[in-house]
Amino acid sequence: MPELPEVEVVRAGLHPAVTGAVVSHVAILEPRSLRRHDGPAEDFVDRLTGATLLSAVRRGKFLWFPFVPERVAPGDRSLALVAHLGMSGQVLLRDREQPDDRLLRIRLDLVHPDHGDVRLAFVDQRIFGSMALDVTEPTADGAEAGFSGAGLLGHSEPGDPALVDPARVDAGPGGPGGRPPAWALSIPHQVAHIARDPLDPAFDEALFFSRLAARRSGIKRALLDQELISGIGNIYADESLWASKLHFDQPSSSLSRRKAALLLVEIRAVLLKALGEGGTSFDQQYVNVNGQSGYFSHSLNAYGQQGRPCPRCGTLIERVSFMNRGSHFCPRCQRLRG
DNA sequence: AAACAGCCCTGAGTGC
DNA sequence: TGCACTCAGGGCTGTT
Repeated sequence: MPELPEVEVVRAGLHPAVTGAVVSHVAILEPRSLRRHDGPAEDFVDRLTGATLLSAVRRGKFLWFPFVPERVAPGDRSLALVAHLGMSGQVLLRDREQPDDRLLRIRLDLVHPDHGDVRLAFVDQRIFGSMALDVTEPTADGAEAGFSGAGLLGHSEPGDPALVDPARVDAGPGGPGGRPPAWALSIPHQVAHIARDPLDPAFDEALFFSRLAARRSGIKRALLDQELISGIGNIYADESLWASKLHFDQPSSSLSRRKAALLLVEIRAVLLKALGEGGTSFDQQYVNVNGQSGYFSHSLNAYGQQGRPCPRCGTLIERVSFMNRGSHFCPRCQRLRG
């Protein structure tokens, strides 16, 4: 269930290892993990082998690595390696000497000028995740396509309260006042339709509120729509709605502007807190690039808490099926209104 | 255009 | 011990 905080932890962990690294070898152990790649596995291998990775970038739950191929012809379009973790995907940093992980699907061997050899292992139990090569295009609003550089985690340690201070957000690839490189202003074609996430400095709040007001469907459905607001999955939708005292099926259009603004504040707070705790792990489904679990599962108020007392009022949390997913909520705090 | 059902996918967990 | 069954849900496609 990697959502924004989990994907950001992975991205931040990969960034120093991949930036400036050259891909020396690519192995596809499971072709279905290339479902989003437009072309055969051989094409993926050929174009990526010898390439130099420029950065690790994230928007919502999508991760990508802009790269320069080994051979570049004039007029070639810029490319990126796109990764989505789906439900159970992991990207792990391994030594080449280590035996393969059991559910390894794709393996990239990298040579880094400073860090030496490193192996990037794409592990995915359910094969809902994928990797692909894709052309990039300029962002529609001209702003940076997503988070790169040190990003949200900055130089802090997990648990550092400074993590929840947006003023500490890293200035990005160009540095303070610097002009971002071309790759930072470009987004892979298959990610271009994804909305900016709520931690993105270029997130358009006014657009979010107006689109929310135009929808008659339930608020949870809206929060899970990655074309409206990205990065939120089932866990953080339930947590944000609990924090906002909103019922999952409350029509989006029924929210006042003030209530919608409060919801956005809670969404950001939940995401930042989870980020500071290294993400949400239940078992081995989500781990960082070193295989370590996050701690946010200890901070959950609603998700997976059915049968336990609501931390706010003591009423037992309920779980119902909604949109083919579990929805967890407090029947007293989160009443359907209007 | 928006809403929504259906599909993909398999290891872990459970009950017998 | 082993078998059948259930569960988890993000993103995309197609239909209404």
